[in-house]
Amino acid sequence: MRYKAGLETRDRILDATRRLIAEAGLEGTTIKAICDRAGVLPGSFYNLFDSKEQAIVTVVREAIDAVDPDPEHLGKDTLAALVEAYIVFMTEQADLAGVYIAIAVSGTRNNPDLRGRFLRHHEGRVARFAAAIEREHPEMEAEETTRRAETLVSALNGIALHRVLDPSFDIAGHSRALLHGALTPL
Amino acid sequence: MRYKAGLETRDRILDATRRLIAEAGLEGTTIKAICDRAGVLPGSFYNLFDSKEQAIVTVVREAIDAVDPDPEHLGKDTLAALVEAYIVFMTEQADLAGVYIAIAVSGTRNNPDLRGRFLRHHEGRVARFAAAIEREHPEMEAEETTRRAETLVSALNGIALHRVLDPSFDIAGHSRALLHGALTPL
DNA sequence: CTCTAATTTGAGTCAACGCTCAACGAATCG
DNA sequence: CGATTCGTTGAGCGTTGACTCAAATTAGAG
Repeated sequence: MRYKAGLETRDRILDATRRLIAEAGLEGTTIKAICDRAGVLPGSFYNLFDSKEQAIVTVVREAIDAVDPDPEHLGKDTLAALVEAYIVFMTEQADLAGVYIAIAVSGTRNNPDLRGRFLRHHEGRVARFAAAIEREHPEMEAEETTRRAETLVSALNGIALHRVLDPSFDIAGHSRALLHGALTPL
Repeated sequence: MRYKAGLETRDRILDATRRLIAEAGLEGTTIKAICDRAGVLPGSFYNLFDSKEQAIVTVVREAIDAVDPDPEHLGKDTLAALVEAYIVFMTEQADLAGVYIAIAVSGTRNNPDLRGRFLRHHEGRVARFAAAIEREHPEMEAEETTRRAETLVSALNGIALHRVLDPSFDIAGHSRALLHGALTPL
């Protein structure tokens, strides 16, 4: 393989970026910090990426893609399965989950690109949750399913956010509690 | 009044800081930006504050204090009243609410002082919510009341967080939905 | 082994940050 | 009306951020 070294360096940089955003947030993610972790100097970074932004967006896209479970079930997943998938994402892909929360939170304020990306993703996610609710409660008004989906998705993000403050926070238990509450009749 | 001018300048600076954190987050809050808004030059800022940090902490303390409603009801507030108080805070003190979310989110990552402050506040808040639940459901185990309080408080923060992305988000409606779910029997 | 393309290097540029300070202007006192 | 205290000014310091590039190094192809 001709360009093996370069591709490996690229992977090391992306890996460093991922862990750094998860640990220190977007503001703590400087070129120097990324390069230190990746064992590389700034010059190498700029041989492989046009800008710091580009590396960050690459990692952010990974994170957003990883939140939504296999689209193979699209159109037939249950609400419980969607919540479980989020729990799995949060617990088993901790770095990507950290990236996800970091952008949900601070990345969208001053960065129109990230903001747009996240909002589009969020809308799709709410729609998927709403469709699952509708399947399980066909008697419910469409408007009401969307409302409940919005509440649930935002609340789940609140749970995930709290784990940044308290790493021992029981994401799974609290997420399931929200699921339970979300299906309560009026 | 001898020091009137100085105190007024101080207020203008704090006001600018408050609005700026709410709009641009902690990272967007630079000395220059604060001073521009306050109609003041950096020199004046540093006659009134030891550091940028000090102005920020002052505003953060305001925000944290404003979240919890009058301690006069402490020991007898209902869960519904606590949730309504949060709704009022979010809708009627938008700037302080913005500050609150900004620190809950990014301020606690790299700033041990803010982190400690926020965690202590959060614990007290959960305890107050748990006490309210216990009063309304005396049959419930203490552990369970705390769990439900944790779920509810974190979920409410998730709702508030989402308003940063979507200013038209119906905080009141979604918060009340969470309250409803939080009291559902197992 | 040689040559060349791929890769790494790190000193250096420029802008923006937090912060300082000596000098100037405006009140308030006896 | 001086004298003194309070307040503002803005150029400028040191540091750190993102980013550049000519030169050195490495490694695969012939």
